[in-house]
Amino acid sequence: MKNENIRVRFAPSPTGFLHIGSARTAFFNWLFAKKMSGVFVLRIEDTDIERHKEDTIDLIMDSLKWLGITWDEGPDIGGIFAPYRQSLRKEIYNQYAQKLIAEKRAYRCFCSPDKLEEKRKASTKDKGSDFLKYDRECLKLTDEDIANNLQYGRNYTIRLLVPDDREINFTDIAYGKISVNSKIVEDFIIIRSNGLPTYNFSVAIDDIQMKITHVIRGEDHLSNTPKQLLIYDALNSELPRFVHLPMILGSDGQKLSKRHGSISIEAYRDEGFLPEAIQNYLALLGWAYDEKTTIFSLEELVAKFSLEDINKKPAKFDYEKLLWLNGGYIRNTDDKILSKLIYGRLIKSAPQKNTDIVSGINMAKIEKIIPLIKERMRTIKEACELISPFFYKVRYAEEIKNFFENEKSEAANILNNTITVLEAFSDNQTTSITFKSSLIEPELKKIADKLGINLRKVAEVVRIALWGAKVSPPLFGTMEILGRTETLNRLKAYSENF
RNA sequence: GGCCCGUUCGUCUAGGGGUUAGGACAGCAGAUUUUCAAUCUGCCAGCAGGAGUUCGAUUCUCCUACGGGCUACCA
Repeated sequence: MKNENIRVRFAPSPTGFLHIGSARTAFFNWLFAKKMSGVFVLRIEDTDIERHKEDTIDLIMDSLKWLGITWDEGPDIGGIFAPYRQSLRKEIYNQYAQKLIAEKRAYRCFCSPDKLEEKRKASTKDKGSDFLKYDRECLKLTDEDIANNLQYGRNYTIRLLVPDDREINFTDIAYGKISVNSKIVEDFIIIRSNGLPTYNFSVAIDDIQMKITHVIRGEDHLSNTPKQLLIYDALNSELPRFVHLPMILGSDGQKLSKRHGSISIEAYRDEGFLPEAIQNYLALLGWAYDEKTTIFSLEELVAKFSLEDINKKPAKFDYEKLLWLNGGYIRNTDDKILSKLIYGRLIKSAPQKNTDIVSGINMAKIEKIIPLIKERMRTIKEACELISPFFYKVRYAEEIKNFFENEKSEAANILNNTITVLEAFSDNQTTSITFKSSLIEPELKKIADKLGINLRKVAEVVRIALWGAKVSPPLFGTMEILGRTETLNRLKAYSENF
């Protein structure tokens, strides 16, 4: 049962992918809606026709869905306050604007952008580099002037008439009491000359009209809030509660951008992060439940989340911690699900024609591999890299070829012993000496004992030969899955180095 | 420039007039181990600076510094 008394919204502008910071904002809104059994609205703020990119709307919605964020009202599913795209709500904004003009709370401005630019320049010269605001030239226009201008079809914008000297006060749930004097805000434009509203106007109108009760958004909007408050006031509307979320910054404290690595939710999905891990990590950016809990299930998050616990300090994005969290979530994920994810990625990245394939990429095999690597993967991508030699021929890098340069005879001896022992195994699963890890291990241990060395040393030589790398999944299990034939092929191929 | 906001280990944070300032990630060391991980144990590390209030400030107030945001016919 939805509680209509709690309505929140996430209002992205469709200019690109879903940014990690926007995702956090969306998620906090969603968490709050879930906790309160409220309504979560998705609204597209596409009033800037220049920057707007149509296909990013689907991109954003896909990312949200992948993250587990669903909405009760939105552009795709409609709702009682449809439409949910601002570009389709032009009439609504204009009605409000006309009302404000009629009540002398707003006025038409016929100044062209060029003219405004001149004014700004002139003003800068006069008063140094001080703050400059619109000089209200068009406020002085008589009704006759306006009628004339209108008749000539001159372009105009609509500006809000801002009170000269008034304290604007509001309480932000995270930031506390905030107070700004209206004298520092100019008569800002609410309707552009193309008839579309500007952000501060459309956001206020929509939040009023859609009966939004809690505005949860990034801290970059904190400074815009007084302007919106002025609109609420001009319209005599009830205020929502405001909650601003601290910014998410890059590791150097600068605004999160491409050079900090991945910043789109899409990218994290492609790298093989699980949505649960992203949710958990995002929740920890600007919010904390208590002094020790860091791992939360979604249910716990919904239950424990509270706007009052949101903090104000900007948070730096810590990729390492995300990796750690993701590893934890992977270990708790069902093998079948992991198999599918790995399978999907492997297939996607597989070269079209590849003569190096030693084994078809199939689910059954991947499912067998999972237990070997589950504890050592932090992302699906990492897993794929680690297990790639199961499917592709080993390519020995120079450093690996010459790995035993200084101990050639010992390495050759180990390898030859191993080959001899393994050849005694049967490929036939029904005989007693099947090629199983539990049976392979003691045999290699015997070799180690015989040569008076550590099993570790034996494993090192065999691993390099078998995997072409210093690191591999557990050796014996790897050999079992690879099979006797392929295992021996690789060992023999490598022994030719000596 | 003006206005708004912020500042606890490298990072995310808990705390809050008297605490050995707590946890987690990372780092380091050890245990375990066929590698790498995982796991466990231990270690390292912090209240931006200066005044004031107070018996006592990391906590309250002010100033400074630093950081961020807004100041568009962007959102």
